[in-house]
Amino acid sequence: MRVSIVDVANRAEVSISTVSRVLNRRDLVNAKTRERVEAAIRELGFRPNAFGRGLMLRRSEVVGLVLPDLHGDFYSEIIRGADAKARSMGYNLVVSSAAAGEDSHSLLERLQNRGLIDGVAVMISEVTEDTERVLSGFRQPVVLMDGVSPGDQHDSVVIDQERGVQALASHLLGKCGVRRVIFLGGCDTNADTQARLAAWRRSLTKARLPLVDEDVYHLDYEFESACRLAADRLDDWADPDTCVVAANDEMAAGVISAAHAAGVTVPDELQVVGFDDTRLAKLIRPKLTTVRVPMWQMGARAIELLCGRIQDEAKEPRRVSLPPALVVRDSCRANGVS
Amino acid sequence: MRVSIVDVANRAEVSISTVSRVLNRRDLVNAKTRERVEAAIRELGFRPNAFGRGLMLRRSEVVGLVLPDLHGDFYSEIIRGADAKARSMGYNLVVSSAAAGEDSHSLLERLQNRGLIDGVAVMISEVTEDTERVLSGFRQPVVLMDGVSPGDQHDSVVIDQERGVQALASHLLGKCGVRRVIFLGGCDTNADTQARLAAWRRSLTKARLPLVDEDVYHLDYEFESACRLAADRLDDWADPDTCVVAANDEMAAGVISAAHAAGVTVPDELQVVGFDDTRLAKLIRPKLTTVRVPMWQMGARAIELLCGRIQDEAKEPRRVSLPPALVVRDSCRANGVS
DNA sequence: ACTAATGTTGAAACCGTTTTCATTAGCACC
DNA sequence: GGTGCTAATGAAAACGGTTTCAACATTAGT
Repeated sequence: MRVSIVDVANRAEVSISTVSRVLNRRDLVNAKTRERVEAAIRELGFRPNAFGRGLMLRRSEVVGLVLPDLHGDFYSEIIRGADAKARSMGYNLVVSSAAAGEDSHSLLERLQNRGLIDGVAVMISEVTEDTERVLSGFRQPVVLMDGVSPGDQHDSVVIDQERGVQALASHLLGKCGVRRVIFLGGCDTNADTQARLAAWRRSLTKARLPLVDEDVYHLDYEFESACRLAADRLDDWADPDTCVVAANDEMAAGVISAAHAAGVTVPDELQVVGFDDTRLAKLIRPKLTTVRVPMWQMGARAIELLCGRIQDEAKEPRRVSLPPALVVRDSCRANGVS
Repeated sequence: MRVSIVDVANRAEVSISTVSRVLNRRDLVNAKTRERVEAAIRELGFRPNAFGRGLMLRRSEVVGLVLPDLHGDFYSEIIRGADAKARSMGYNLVVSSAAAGEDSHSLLERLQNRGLIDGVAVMISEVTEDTERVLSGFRQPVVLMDGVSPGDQHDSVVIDQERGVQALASHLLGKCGVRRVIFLGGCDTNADTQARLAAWRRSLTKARLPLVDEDVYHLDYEFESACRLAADRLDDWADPDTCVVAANDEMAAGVISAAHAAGVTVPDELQVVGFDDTRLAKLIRPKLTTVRVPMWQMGARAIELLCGRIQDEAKEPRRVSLPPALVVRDSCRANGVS
């Protein structure tokens, strides 16, 4: 048998208004009355119903997080950050992935969920022409994470790719004596890949080592495909002054695995670096030199922005930029020519 | 300006009852009227409000998933399965972790969330005395996943640990010539660890190779601690007929890493197996022999049970048992004495 | 003692749906 | 032409809260 605010009111011999006030504006009710009401609430185990509440308040205290996928370290770390922050701000977090064969439009619509959700943080990694249309279809606050940033209409938290690549490039070119870079990206519609590739082109051109098209590969972020490609190209690549730059750690791990199988030692005969600093980077041998992307932070900041906007609709779009950090490990040479 | 069912009714020149019927029981309304209403809905961009709806229907079509943690492959795979199934059954999934320093009681209470959630699938890996109390505090359907199973009051989906361990044991003892097993578990309050250890004791006793207490270690499921322990004990362990049996893949990877650093080759001088078959198992060298736990399935089945129960309260508790599968790779010897 | 301000409470409106129940119209049947 | 059905619709009552507004009691100020 469900217990409603009426039951509490009866038991405490007050009106429902008073019960409601005890719940929301304690200071407005006399101390002795309040005690009676609180006792009744306790004894009956009353919990205010979210629907009745939401109907009046027009908010649910639930926020959504939409990711391209839920697979792997990368995303779980974002979820952790988002979850922690949401909780600390008194919200619940609904997570959903845009993958799973459903087109993102219907997913977002479904999530928007007739007002059940107060706002959404979205990460879209593939650039498509209707991204903007989908986003503008939202009636509630939206925060964009990383990837795409169509216009400046939304709050967003992005990774400062340029800075990460620069740190990596100056390390490789300066300390590791790298003279040739092989770039392994994801699909060429992927926003991260685009940003990183562009940043590499700039960095290398500045160092008078332009990245030639033959050394740019578009794969799929997977271990296996990087492994296969590397096995095939290793004869060409293997050189102490060459570095394979992968757009994520998994592909870097794939290259290292292929090199290992072919008897090419890393980093002495070929250098490799990754991107993201996932858990994997520390687990393979040699440990991976990579760039730490603050995923936890990204999730947390996105939710922070989102909840802020929910509470204060007026503010103009804010943009948070998160700096990645170079993590030097063992997959490229320590000091110049070894 | 929000558009409600009243606006639609006005525009279509019908009553709100009719609009509602078009939404829920199309067949009850005349074709011509229906068309008018549908046109109005389309033109106004009307979406039924979830609070009004939930208030009447007493359900939200949202289900919760509570995990001990969100970190790592293991959990993301469960989330994926749960999400996919929830979606296909017309539900939305709220994910939350019981970690993050909050005691699980208040989390579950909060998630139960005044009825905002129709039910919860819970995975509790640590056995504590108040587990049962917490679970019985629920007023809505609960499905238990893996780990703890207090009484038979709830639906549950478990991993058939016994079967997984048996498969592994018969492979190791039969094909790999293993004569001594070192067991690396998680914390000894962990339900999985308890189940696996007990299963190993039975399997080994049956083979007249009882597991001695000195060869049982309780760690924390982490790469690092397994790595440190192995580095310390490797002198004792290193033997072609010894196999380190870790309760998850990460610890197995830690042992392999330590062995590699100490110049002990796996599997020739020491055999190692993991458990779970996470992504990591394929990425390290040698590739890990392990037991595939159907995590995606577990998430999916749990949600399936949950939604089933939500729709049909009456049924008596069901228990689904998922069989793990042996995955033979390169971290133990292929055929008897090599 | 009269007035104004303040503190405390309850009645009732409202939020946006679904659903029950009554009403009306159209139709077949005798 | 009345009677009994069915189909189509609308009015109104929930559902469980919050909030406005008015009422009343109390206190302070003069």
